[in-house]
Amino acid sequence: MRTVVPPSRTGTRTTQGPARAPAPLRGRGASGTDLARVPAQASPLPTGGASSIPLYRELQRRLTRALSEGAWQPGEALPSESRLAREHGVSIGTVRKAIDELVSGRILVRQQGRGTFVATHTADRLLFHFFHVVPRADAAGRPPGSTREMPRPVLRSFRRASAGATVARELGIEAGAPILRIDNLLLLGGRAVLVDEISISAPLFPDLDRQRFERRPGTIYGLYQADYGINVVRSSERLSAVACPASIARLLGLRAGQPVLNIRRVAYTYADRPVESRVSWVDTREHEYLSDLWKTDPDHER
Amino acid sequence: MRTVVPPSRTGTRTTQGPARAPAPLRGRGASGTDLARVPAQASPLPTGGASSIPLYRELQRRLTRALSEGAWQPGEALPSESRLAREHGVSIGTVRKAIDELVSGRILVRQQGRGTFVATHTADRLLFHFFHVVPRADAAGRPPGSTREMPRPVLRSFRRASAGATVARELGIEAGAPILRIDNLLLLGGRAVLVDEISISAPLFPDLDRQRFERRPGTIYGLYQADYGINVVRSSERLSAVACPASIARLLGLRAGQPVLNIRRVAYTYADRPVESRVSWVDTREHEYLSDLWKTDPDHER
DNA sequence: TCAACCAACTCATCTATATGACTTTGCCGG
DNA sequence: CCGGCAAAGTCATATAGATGAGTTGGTTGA
Repeated sequence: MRTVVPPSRTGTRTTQGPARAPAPLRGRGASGTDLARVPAQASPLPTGGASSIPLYRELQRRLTRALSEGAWQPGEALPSESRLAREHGVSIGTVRKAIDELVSGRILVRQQGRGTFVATHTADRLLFHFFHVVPRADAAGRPPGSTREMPRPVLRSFRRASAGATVARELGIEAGAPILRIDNLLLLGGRAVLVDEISISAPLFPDLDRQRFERRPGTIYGLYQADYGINVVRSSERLSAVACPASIARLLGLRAGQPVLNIRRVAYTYADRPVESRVSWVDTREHEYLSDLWKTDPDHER
Repeated sequence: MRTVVPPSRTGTRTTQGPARAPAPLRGRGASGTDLARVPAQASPLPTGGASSIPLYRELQRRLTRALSEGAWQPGEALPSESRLAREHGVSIGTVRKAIDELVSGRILVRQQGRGTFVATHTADRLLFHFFHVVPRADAAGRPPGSTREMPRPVLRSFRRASAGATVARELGIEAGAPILRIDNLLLLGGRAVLVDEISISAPLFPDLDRQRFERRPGTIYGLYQADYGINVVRSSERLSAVACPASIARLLGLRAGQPVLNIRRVAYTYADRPVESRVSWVDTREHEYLSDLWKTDPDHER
């Protein structure tokens, strides 16, 4: 299966859009005779001492900002590299370098012959970059490279609440601010293995209710992305082993006090803005948490 | 503090070493015109379906192989980019691209104006890339960006043993094969927080004994690297919550049966060859395991 | 209708070159 | 002896172009 996504018929964005013509980073680069113009602005002198951040990084910043403003929909193609180069007054090599890091950060996806797309939250991406619970390696008769299983969610509760101190700190909001609180039970192999307690800032997700949440076609992050333009690009997780509370134990088929893996995850969008705080409880009798830091990275493309 | 390392006076490797002159990847590059040619060797026809792997990847393979053969010592500088380009018959851009991934994989370290060095296992690198236990975020009065603390190891046992089934599988050796088994207690803030049970294949570490192990100047991976030329470049960890065995509980000041975080780590060198299998037991009452996947990555350089 | 082909477009690889920033070294003059 | 300075070496940034590979859509011809 491929993570990639059809360009969704971008259509004729090609020559239109004269309104949002980016100012060039350098004062007119190529042989483009009389295109654009866009004279004023830009062009900090190259030898400039203080402010000399690299062009590719400035372009990266612009692209990230445009992404965070929803300039391109998830799955949609960005302008071609040559077009970006022309529009921003830099060479293609600089554009590629700017995009490189966004691609390695899974924010964009390149496809030879097709274009560069805004990454979408597909099942693949969830499984490999945000969901780290896998069957135990020492379980009986398991081929090492066995495919991961997509968890099946069972919604247990969806309600409005106010942020406690910890969640407020993690979400960067005031304590007591309105949040949505979603409790999920996750099934793997038909068995309840994981309890998720999700907290998100309510104002960020207007009109999100239980129905809409349950009817989402894909993953939760897919919902954030598709319906609210909020693209989760990174997460940070803190794990500890704790005695299982009774309420959780009941759901997981454990006895209260038995060890469970407790995970506090904060999910971030662009510019490290927090989006979601999630507490997970994992029954690690038959599953475990896999932290496989950069398998040199190139493999994930295949 | 800087991860980086002095070039250790590489001296006059510059013009010598005629023996190990690499074969060019392309038959002499130079100024277009009559390049083509590419007499013997190489030159799978460009349109050739099967064998066309990119030059930069082939060069990367060569560099990785040279590294694994100890062509350059840890902390030592590789030949300059222009020299590598000349020697392998490719352009500098291709050399840079080949090195880029090795740098992002923390295998090499670039320093502007100085050179490209083989990464060494310093305290920094341990702390940020291999040791993931940190004080709890919700602990009292802790600034979010507080510096991590280097664990202080206390050796509890060093002995020869034979590999059990699990360790054998993880190390890619026969069950029953000779291993070294090292038990460490790790102190953070003066308190015992972590127990490490290390298993390594004995033949890989000839003459390693308790004295030599205890006298190592730096980290354990630094010892592997400096004394045995084995460079740990990646690790994979599997976590679960378990009831603490009595023997471990005694060391950590827990009661038997209380929850502890159990970590199985396999550390790998080049080409994904396993080097070490380690089981850790973590007291997560005041610490936790931090999994902070790619903070977009560029930051670690600063 | 359909298959084959082709043109146009995309990203991928590679070369060649220029300039700047940074470090090290050694010279030179005080 | 020491401080300043210039030279040479290194990686970092940026440009311009050529060629290749993969995709898409339309034309062409049976």
